[in-house]
Amino acid sequence: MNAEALLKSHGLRKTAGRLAVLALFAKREKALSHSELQEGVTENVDRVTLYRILESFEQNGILHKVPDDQVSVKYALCDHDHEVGEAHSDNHAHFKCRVCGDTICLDDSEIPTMQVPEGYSVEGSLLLISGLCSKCA
Amino acid sequence: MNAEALLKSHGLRKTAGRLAVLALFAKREKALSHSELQEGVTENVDRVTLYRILESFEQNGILHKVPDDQVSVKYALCDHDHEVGEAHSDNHAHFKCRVCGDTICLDDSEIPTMQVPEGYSVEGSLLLISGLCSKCA
DNA sequence: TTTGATTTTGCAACATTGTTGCGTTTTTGT
DNA sequence: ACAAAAACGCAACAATGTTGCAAAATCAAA
Ligand SMILES: [Mn+2]
Ligand SMILES: [Mn+2]
Ligand SMILES: [Zn+2]
Ligand SMILES: [Zn+2]
Repeated sequence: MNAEALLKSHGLRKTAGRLAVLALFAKREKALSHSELQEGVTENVDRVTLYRILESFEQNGILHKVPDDQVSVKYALCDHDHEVGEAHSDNHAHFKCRVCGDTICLDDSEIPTMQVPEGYSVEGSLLLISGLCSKCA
Repeated sequence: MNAEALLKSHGLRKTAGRLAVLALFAKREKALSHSELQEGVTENVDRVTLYRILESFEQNGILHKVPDDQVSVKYALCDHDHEVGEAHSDNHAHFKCRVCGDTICLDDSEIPTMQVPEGYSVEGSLLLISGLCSKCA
């Protein structure tokens, strides 16, 4: 399905910005950040417009957001001692309530090992479960 | 282990800001964001200083970062059709290379179901694996 | 208890990311 | 060609995080 038809099938108008975004996704075959798109796109697209293009694509299921690490806006006390220095991975999952926003450690959990492509190596993982806590249920 | 001893055991000096941060973590028993700490802490701590307190605590294994959702800095093309509207969860894991930063979808993967506390309900989950890609290995 | 090296702080300045409002332009079907 | 709807560009703002530097506080040794 080419870019034009894709837009039409979702009732989205054909604009230079949208075509440029789709073209870039077609060329680079990986997840792209807003800034990567901003730089990589041939057209001069306004920064805000680009956000809105991505928003419209997401609402129409053309693309989806991908979590990025180094994002951590929250902190929790470690429940055991750690070596000073290197990132003590704390290999457990976390739960965040959609309503109250509280985030707790699932200390007893263990993030399962996942299969990665040939030649890739795993150093860490991050599992965030979202839903309702007992208070907000 | 009380707050003073904790600081001393890591060679961190005892300051009003650090004690206030530890006190708040002791009172609220959950993960806290920088802004939550900023507001909740009794002492008047400079915003930058608070960042540095958290940094020092993290380096010493006193606390650890917790991933937060609504973070999505990247976007990927959906590999199948989605309904317009509600968050098509795309229940697969993602891999991000530590060196080149490339993020790919592990489309074939499925995020395992995790056990959550009594009364909690799961709506979605987010699994980000980090490591080295074959190009950067 | 004074001193002095070291750590920590506060402040200013800046960068990045994301959002909202609004007037203008572009797209598309008629 | 026309008009309604959609999309855009721009300005302004907010939140989050970073860096440099001078002043202040801490701590241990004298
Ligand atoms: Mn945790
Ligand atoms: Mn994906
Ligand atoms: Zn809740
Ligand atoms: Zn790589």
